[in-house]
Amino acid sequence: MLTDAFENSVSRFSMRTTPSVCESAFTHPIRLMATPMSFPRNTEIHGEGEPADYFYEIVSGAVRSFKMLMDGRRQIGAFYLPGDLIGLDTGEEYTFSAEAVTNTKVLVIKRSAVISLAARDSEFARQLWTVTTRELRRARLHALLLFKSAPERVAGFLLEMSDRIQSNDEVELPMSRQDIADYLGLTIETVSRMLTQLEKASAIALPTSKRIVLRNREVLKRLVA
Amino acid sequence: MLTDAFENSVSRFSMRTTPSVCESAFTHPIRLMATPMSFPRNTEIHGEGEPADYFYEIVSGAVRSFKMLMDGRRQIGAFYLPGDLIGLDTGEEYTFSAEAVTNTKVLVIKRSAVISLAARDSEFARQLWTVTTRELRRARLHALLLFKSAPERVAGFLLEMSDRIQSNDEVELPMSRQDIADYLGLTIETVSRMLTQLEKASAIALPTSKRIVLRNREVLKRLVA
DNA sequence: CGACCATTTGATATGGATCAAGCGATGTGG
DNA sequence: CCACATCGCTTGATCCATATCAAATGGTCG
Repeated sequence: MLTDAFENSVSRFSMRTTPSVCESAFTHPIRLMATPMSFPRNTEIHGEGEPADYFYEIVSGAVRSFKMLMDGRRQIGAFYLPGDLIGLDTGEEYTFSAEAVTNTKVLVIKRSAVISLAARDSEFARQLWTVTTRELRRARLHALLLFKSAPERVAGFLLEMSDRIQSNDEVELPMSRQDIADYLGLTIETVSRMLTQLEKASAIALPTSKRIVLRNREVLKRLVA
Repeated sequence: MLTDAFENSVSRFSMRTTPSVCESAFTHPIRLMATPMSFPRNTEIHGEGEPADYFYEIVSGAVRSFKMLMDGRRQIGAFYLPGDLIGLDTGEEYTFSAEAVTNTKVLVIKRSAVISLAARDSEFARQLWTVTTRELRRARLHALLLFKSAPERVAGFLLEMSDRIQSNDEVELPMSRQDIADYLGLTIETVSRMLTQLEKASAIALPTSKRIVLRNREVLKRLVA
């Protein structure tokens, strides 16, 4: 059940994003087979190693998928935003855990239903393949970021998020510094330092810690090389 | 044209790998639409930014896909071995360049032919999606490696290669130390040091610089956590 | 045998981690 | 409405893993 606060925060967030970003992954009637569901901030959507019976399409909010290592390190493999589909990188079992970063609404869709629809409907199959290759390109981009220096990683992250959240040069990040750090393979201290460094170089402004204004995309792009 | 030396090296390599690894990505008659082609060591298969008109299925040899940064750094995004399909992470244009690591034979397949076959043949479409999700899982695994320390990356790399080349605990690496370094985001010196360190810990043996014997997989697995 | 290139080994430098405060929002109880 | 506790973020000081620079070794091909 949703609290009022949740509803408010979700609708506020949704209104900030442009319609195009919120579009479904599919135009096909897969939504008829989908169950809407809500996950409060920081709750688990699925665990690593569980049978991968469902896809989740993000309607609003944000999700992190991650692995915990024995020594306590956490590696975030991806963030999912409205329109994205969770569970594509999956065989029999989920290879990552997934948690809501903010209060999040999803459509839960049976994997088996998707697969059997794809078998019957070639246009749907094509769409499924297209979103999978897009996910693959994103994963490759993420890997490339991890080759780079700390300032480059942070600049690349900001550009990625501003592309995906799409709101003219002002981005409201849904995730904490710790989330960013675990996605970029850095510490929160380093992420913070790089942000202030970018601010001093007037590449960005930080009206609040989660709201980021991209003042000079060229500087950021030059950094990511 | 193939030199004798090339033929020899290819067949030697092929005999070392088990049949299962050399199987085609597809069981379907896509091969009928494919053109066999050979690329000598270190030649370009396709360049970044070129129109992505073809898939390439590796028959024998090995391929690296990579990006060059302005400052001369090279980032290897993936290695492709027999049975793998190149070009899945691609929209209109190739997002990476691809070069033969060793003399390599491929099947060249028109993208348009694959896409139209997938539209007509749902079993083929399913196979195409399956190889794409496998590629996605590999890309995620690669990203995870890049979070880790140098010894962990090298250990993880050796385990990945021994999985993919499959030959009981003795692996003939097709790629140079520089290739490994550019895949792991390390320098050749560090890769070399980590290998000698693993050798001293009797986790591996190095009969020659490219041939690696996995003496103790447990030590390696413990490292990658 | 000798030249060349890849790899290993050694010495030093540095970017980011770690350790340690300080600061600023947000919320809570008095 | 304000003191104050809490939590997330920023800033500062030091340390360490890996890069960088430099040289030695080894393997391959003429």
